[in-house]
Amino acid sequence: MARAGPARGGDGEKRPSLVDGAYAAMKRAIRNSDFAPGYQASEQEIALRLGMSRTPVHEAAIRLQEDGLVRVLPRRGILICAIAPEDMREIYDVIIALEGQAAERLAGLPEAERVRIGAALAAHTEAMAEAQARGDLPAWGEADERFHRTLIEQAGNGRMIRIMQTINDQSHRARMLTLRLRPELDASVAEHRSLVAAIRDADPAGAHRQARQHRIRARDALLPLLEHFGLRHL
Amino acid sequence: MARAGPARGGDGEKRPSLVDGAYAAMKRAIRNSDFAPGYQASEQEIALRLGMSRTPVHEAAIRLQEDGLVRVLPRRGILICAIAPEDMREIYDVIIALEGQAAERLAGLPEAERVRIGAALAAHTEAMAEAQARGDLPAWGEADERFHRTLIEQAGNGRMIRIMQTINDQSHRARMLTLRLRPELDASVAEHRSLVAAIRDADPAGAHRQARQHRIRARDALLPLLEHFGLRHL
DNA sequence: CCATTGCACCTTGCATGGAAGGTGCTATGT
DNA sequence: ACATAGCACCTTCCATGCAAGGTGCAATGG
Repeated sequence: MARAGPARGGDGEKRPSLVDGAYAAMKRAIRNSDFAPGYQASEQEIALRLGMSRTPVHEAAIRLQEDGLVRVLPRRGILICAIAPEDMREIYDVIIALEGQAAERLAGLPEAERVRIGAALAAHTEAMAEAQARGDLPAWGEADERFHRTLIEQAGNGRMIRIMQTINDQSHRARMLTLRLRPELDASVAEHRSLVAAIRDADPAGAHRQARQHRIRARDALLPLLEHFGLRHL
Repeated sequence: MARAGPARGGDGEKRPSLVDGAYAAMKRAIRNSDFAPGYQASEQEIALRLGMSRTPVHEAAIRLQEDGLVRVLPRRGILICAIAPEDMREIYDVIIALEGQAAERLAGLPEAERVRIGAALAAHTEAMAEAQARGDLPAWGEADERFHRTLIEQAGNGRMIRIMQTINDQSHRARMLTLRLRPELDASVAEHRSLVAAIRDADPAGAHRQARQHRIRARDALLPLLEHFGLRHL
């Protein structure tokens, strides 16, 4: 009765298909800017590069379009989407709303959960502080990303996780670029600590407010920079 | 230089493709429960019914899967997704967060905009009151839907609009079912009026709070009903 | 020199066929 | 009677072919 091969978790088992491979490869290429925004690729060319036929590439392109990463122009090809400051405003507003909600929910959990999650969040925050002390910007960015990912994932709302994943994919390139020109790293660490404290103290309203304020400040610091530097499309 | 044919708005022009047709038809069928949740359809069968080949149906199914309406089971077919109470909780939490944000933004607009939007929202609210007086539940539901759609659309965040559209599609069937068993219709009208007042008064914090409270109350009234009636999957 | 028109090429949309994987029935052995 | 193995059928996955639509260049006329 035992099924051959390693046991896979739950019913999320999924065998690799060419479509999945094409989707992952194209997504990665967009994240790394191997496909720069504005670049217009042909499905044939991508299929050739990935060693498969046009069909799985086409289907992956549909998924990427649904994710807002590309636009499939009929009879013309796949256009890699650019991000404008206006898009960043939209994205931040969604983040502000959802992370506020997630933080509030976390602060309303039973104590054992709050302690466990608070510890994880605090660890990521301290990693940020250390990276900052070393002047290691990439490490700071990764720890920050882990903090916010944990915040959302632990709230236990699959739809929220999915939405945040999507807009993170959309704004990843922009974040990489802007990481370099943000002078407000210590403010982030302090705000993270306040947020963790509110969660640990079972203060939902406070956690909600802290999470929102953190993201609102980041938005208000970042958007003027984008405008000022004239980054019309990233 | 004038382009032949009727002018189409912006660059959103799109000619009808079989894929779009299949997508719309399948979505409609799911909304009307022509495809009941749990039903497992074959692409071949749907293609036959729609008078096209399997390819466009398959690609439409990918889009529907991305929308969370179906699951494409490899080598087995298309499964129409059901909605469980847990899903409704997730959906409500997203709505609470996003509508709160949208209402806050609306209340921060210049006066002319606030007046215009407030009038539209008030009109929908009064339509609800009238429908309720007539005992016309479907009309009440439609006016309520228009109210909330206006709230989101006028906030001018395309991503937010898209997210709300997606989860509205997911929960449409559930709303139709539960419309009948909610005793709290007048509370909704009163809360809508308070929210409109806050927007008109340029009170962002108040609008945020009113919008959240409205949805929180609805959630807390609805979820126990779902559990109690044992509606495990809608 | 500039505008316009025709054309060659390139691209995707969609149909279809072969191949591989999954399901449930049936026959078989204990 | 029950468990198991084999098998026939059904399903999607992917490759490929054909046709239609779009783009840019080149030739032509003013």
